[in-house]
Amino acid sequence: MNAKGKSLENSTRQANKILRRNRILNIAKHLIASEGLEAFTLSQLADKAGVSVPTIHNLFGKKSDIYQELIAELVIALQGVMSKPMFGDPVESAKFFAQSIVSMYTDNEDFYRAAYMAGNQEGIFDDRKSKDGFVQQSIKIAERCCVAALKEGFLLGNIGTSTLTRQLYQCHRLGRQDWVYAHIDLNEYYHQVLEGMLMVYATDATPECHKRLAKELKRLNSQ
Amino acid sequence: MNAKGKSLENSTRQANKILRRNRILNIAKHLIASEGLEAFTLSQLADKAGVSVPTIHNLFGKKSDIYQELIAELVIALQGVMSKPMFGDPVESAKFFAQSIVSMYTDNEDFYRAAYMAGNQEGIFDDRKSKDGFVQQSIKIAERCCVAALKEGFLLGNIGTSTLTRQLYQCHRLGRQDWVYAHIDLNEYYHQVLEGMLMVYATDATPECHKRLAKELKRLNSQ
DNA sequence: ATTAAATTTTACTTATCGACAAATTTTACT
DNA sequence: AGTAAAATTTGTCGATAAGTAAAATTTAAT
Repeated sequence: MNAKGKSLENSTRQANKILRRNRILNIAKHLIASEGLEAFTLSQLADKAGVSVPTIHNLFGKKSDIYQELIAELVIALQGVMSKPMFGDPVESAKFFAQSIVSMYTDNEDFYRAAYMAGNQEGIFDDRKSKDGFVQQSIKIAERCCVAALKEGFLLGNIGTSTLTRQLYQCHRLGRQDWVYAHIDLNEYYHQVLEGMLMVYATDATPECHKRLAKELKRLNSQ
Repeated sequence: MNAKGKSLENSTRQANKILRRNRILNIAKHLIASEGLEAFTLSQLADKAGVSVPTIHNLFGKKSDIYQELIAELVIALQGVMSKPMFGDPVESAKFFAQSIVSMYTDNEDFYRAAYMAGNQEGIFDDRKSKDGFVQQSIKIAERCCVAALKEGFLLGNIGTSTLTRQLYQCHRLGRQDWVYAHIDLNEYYHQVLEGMLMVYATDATPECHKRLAKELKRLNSQ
């Protein structure tokens, strides 16, 4: 065994290690998503993965390290959806935004639900603890939507931008909580978030825009 | 010892038992409110109350029995606030409703927070599990507010009553969750709920009413 | 003060968690 | 096939939870 051999060996092993890690991590996502964070234990994970508990420790470290890993993945995924285009038209904006999020979640529902649970547990969404200013970033986007809508003449400006912004964020957050903690499915989530956003815009919409928002709301509830 | 003696004895003892129970229950409320449900253990409660764990079992039964007791108390308290008068005017209605709730919570914040945590844990607020139809009852009240506002000419009727009703309930629910889980205090809770309610009404308000709602919102945010 | 019942406590059981070190097995390269 | 490193498991530890039975204490009446 020489130095070269050692490095080659390591690369193969590390590649396999990543595969094993991913396999177990997927099982963890499913377990958390279906049973909840409180019921999630390392022994349960080891059992379902067909390995022993120390193997989990070897691959991931502490239990909270698993949570941190889920959160890191979530952050990356969210940065993707944050950089989507934007519409000034409230109806278009609300529909596009709600649809973007839902289609993202649909891709891997287990993962997103598990990651949000982990994020809540670790306090990532607390304004105080959030280093990346996650909440702030979301609100910034909502604010840009409002400003654009105002600029393009869809809103009147009678309701303060900060109020509109805050309410846009709130309705989105409530829907997410309900979905993550299994009160509603993604269809209901879409309905709830879209209705909330349309309502917020409707508080300050021009008569013409308000008519379209009301029509969209009616259509949404008649399905 | 005769039958009469026994009954007299029992009445005194039972009265004391109730006093002890209440003392310990108050400690439990404070513990749950300040540390959260997950951190709440019977041994911690026994320690703070200066008794042993079996005493807790003797007085209350299982851990979940304590939760059930908190929930039962909450139900009674909520029935009180449910039977308050009602205003057709959205501004009055929102302010009165928000104020009523906040002043109720202020009376015994520890208890209400603990009881809501217990209620969430035991699934009382899930529409499916809720036998008393708690959620349904709350929504009914919101609905009556909307109908009254519509009848008295404050609303236009362009947005469906069911939508208005649902959104009124949602903004209230979100604020409550944030308060219970210690993200915000009761002042912020009041602000959040009131702003949410005013916004919902604003989606369908007549021009005159909308102007007053906007004014109220502005005032709320300039404090 | 005595006494009998109610209450509390001591001591224990059962179960589960996360975590770790040492020994064993597996793996991948030569 | 042999070998050395990497990975896994066995075995174990320490902590803490809920809950129970029986002994000891307290209580409130006589």
